[in-house]
Amino acid sequence: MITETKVSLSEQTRERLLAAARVVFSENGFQNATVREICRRAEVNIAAINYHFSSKEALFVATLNFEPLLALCEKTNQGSISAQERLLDFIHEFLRQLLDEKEFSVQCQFMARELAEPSPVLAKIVQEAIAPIHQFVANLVREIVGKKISEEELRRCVFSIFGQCVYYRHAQPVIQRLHPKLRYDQREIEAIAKHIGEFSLAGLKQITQNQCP
Amino acid sequence: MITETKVSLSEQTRERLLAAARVVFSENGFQNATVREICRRAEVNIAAINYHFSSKEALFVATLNFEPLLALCEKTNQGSISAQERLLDFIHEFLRQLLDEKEFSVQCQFMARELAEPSPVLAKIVQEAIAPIHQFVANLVREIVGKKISEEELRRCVFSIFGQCVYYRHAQPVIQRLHPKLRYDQREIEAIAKHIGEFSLAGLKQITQNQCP
DNA sequence: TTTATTTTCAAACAAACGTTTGATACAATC
DNA sequence: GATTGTATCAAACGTTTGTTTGAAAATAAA
Repeated sequence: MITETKVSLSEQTRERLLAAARVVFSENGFQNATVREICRRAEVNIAAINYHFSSKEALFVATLNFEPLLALCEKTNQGSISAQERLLDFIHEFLRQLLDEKEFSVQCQFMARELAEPSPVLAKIVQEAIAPIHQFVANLVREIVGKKISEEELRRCVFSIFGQCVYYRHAQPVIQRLHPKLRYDQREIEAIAKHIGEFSLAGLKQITQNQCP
Repeated sequence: MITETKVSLSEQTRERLLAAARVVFSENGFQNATVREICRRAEVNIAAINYHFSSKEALFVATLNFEPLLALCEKTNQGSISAQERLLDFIHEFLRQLLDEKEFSVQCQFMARELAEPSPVLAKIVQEAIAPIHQFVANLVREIVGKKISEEELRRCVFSIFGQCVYYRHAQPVIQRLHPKLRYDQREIEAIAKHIGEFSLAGLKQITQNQCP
């Protein structure tokens, strides 16, 4: 019988593997992360991954958790504030999940990596996480600009917003070399969110006016 | 004596290697590109890379050519049109180099890959190509917004512009799954350039006004 | 305690990678 | 034609990768 009050040793190694995998995957991406480094940081034997998860890919899938990201959409959707303010809130929270290193949501950083380097489970990630939040932002933008712009133009607006946000994570190796002193502390994240929010709202307004002169 | 009128066989394999390397590197990035595939597409022996270039990394360096990108900056700088129009021109040309598959400038696509996955020569790429065009756009933006915004805010404006552009290349694996029918033909590239240009000019205007109410 | 099951471990495995080797073919010079 | 330097080739090298193995240790069941 499995003891439920005390955590078994087997469960401990499972959890340690998951914790280490989250760190290593988010730091190096799926392909560059090695099972040896994950096991070393989890202080378990190399064979543990295949014993508990059957493969590196299955371990990767097990670390995926889109709940905080999807919860962010639902949370932002509630409340009776304007669509503009909801978009600003979303950008702020999205950037926090994407950039804050102390935050316990490394999931967003997975996504940013998977954008460029497609792993075997990219289809699952797109379907379960990226598509919903893209759709969510598309709905917000539609609410802001009205029905005057085409679907193609709407898509470009959504890309503009995500492009600005993701750049900070995605281009970090370059940004670090261009601006070595730049750190993503809470103050900086708020400043970035404020910038992207104002920048984008002005952009959306301009696009709306252009399409209907 | 080396024949200069006719291209020697040795030169032929060198050129074929370079051509194949450009394709394979831009499609797969430095790390994922294999010397075996490069040689297969160049129809040369596997040892040819190390014989003619001494290593895979040196071959990669040999394929780098930032001239079209830097020429773009100088070309855009000339002329007596306004800074706004010059920024629009730059965005359009940058996107053409970044997205047009028929274009002979795969260099920009290198850069987009290197942003996320740092290769051994990232420092060189940043120093010789990315830093100059970042500085170029920063100067343009400074010309547009005047001296009313801080250096930090200026940097964020530049990131917003590049972030929007690079997203189309960088997030392509995801975009392809989100919008399977989307193709980067000349019409689409022009539409994207028009969108990002108007979106960004409106954003810059808003940022300027906010900083000096 | 004895037996059965589960978990750990060092070692090895097969595959893929960039690179090197030594023989062979080619071209140029004498 | 003989000799020398260059270029090509199949094969193998040494690493690193994820994965598997079979015995040993630990835990649970009898």
